[in-house]
Amino acid sequence: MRPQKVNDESLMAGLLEVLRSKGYDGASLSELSMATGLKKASLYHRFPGGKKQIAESVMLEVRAWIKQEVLDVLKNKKMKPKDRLDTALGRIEEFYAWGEKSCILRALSMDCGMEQVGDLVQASMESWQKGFLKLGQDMGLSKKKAEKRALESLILIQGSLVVAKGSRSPQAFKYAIEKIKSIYL
Amino acid sequence: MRPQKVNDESLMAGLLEVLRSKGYDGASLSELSMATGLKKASLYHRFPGGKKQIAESVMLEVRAWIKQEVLDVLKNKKMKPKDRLDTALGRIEEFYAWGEKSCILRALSMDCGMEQVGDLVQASMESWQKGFLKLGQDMGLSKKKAEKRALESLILIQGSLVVAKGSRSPQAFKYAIEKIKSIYL
DNA sequence: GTCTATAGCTAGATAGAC
DNA sequence: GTCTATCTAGCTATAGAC
Repeated sequence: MRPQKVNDESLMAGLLEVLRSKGYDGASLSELSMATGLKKASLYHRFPGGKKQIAESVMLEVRAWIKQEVLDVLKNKKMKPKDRLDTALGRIEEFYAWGEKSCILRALSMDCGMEQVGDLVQASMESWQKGFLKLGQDMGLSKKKAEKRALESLILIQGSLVVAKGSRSPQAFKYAIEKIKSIYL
Repeated sequence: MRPQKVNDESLMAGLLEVLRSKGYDGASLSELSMATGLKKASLYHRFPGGKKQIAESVMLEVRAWIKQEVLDVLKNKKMKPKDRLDTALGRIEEFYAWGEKSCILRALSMDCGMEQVGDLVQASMESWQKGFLKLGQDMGLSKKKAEKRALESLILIQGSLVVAKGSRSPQAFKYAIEKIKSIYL
C-alpha cells in the first residue's frame, strides 16, 4: 500500500473546481488530472467508474455539504432564527467566493445524459429549500409563505451566480445575499 | 447555386436548441448536424469558422432578440408601462417554453474559452437590464431603485430556469414571472 | 449548397511496470 | 497507489465529387 500522493479532501476540491467551472462535458480528464495533481490512470484507480463516477462523487459531497451547512444549520433549534440565517449565508458566501465562483448545481444541471448526477442535483436543491422552509416556519410564517421564500432564496442564489458570471461582476451575488436577508427580516 | 436545403431561420433554431440544452462543450457537430438536418460539411459551408462561429452567430441572434423583444418593447413610449411589461414577459415566457427550456445565456456563460461569446452574453444581459431600467424609470422610480429591480428581474429569470431544470419542474419559472409582475405593480 | 470520405487530433479508458 | 504507454471512439475540421 503506497501512500496517497493526494488526500481525498484535496482531490475532491480539485475535481469540484473544474466541474463547477467547465461543467461535465467541458471537464476533460486531462484537466481534472492537472487540477488534482494525479495522472489520468491514477484518477481511474481512485474512481474505477471513470468520469461519471467522479461527477457523482463530487455531487454526493455537495449534497452532504448543503445538508450540513444549509439544512442542518437553518433548522438548528439551539440557535435563534436570525443567527441561523446569518451562519448559513456566511457559509454560502464563502463557498461561492462572494460571487466569483460558479455553482456546481448549475453546471451539472445541463443536459449531459447522467441520470444519477441529475438526481443528486435535484436532491440538493430540495435540501436547500427544506432548510429555508424550516427557517421561515420557525419565524412564524405559514407553510405556504415559507415555501415561497425558500424557493425565492434558491432562485436568487442561482440566478445571481449566473448573472455574476455572465456580466463578469460579483455585484449580483452580493445583491442576492442582501435580498435574502431582507425577505427574512 | 443550389437552393438551400435548410433556411437560415430553421438552421439557427436548431443550433440554438442544442446549444441552450448542452452548452458549448456538450454540443457536438454531430448533434448540431442532426438537429438541423445538415451534414457536418454543410455546416462548415454555412459557418466557415466552425463551431466557434456557430456559437457566435447564435449569440448574435439572441442579443438581437433581446434587444427587439425586451429592450425595445420595454422602452416603447407608445405603450403604457404595464402593457410593455406584459408584452415583454409574454415573449419571454414563450422563448423559455414556460420554464421547460434552459437559457442560452446560462449555457454559454460557462467557461469554455470563447471570449467573443462571453462578450455577447454580457451585452445581452446589459440590454435586458437596460430595458427593465427604462421601464422602472418610466413608472416613476428613481434610477437607483429602477436599477435594482432590473437586476432582480434578470436574476429571477436566470435563477428560476436553473432551478426549474435542476428540480425538474417549471414551477420556479412561473413563480419568477409572477414575482416580476408584482415588483412592478 | 450539400454530400461522402477521411484526415488529424484529443477524448475517455485500460494494461502493466514499478 | 502512481505512473508511462497505448487503445479505441469520438471529436473538429477539410478535400473533393456532384
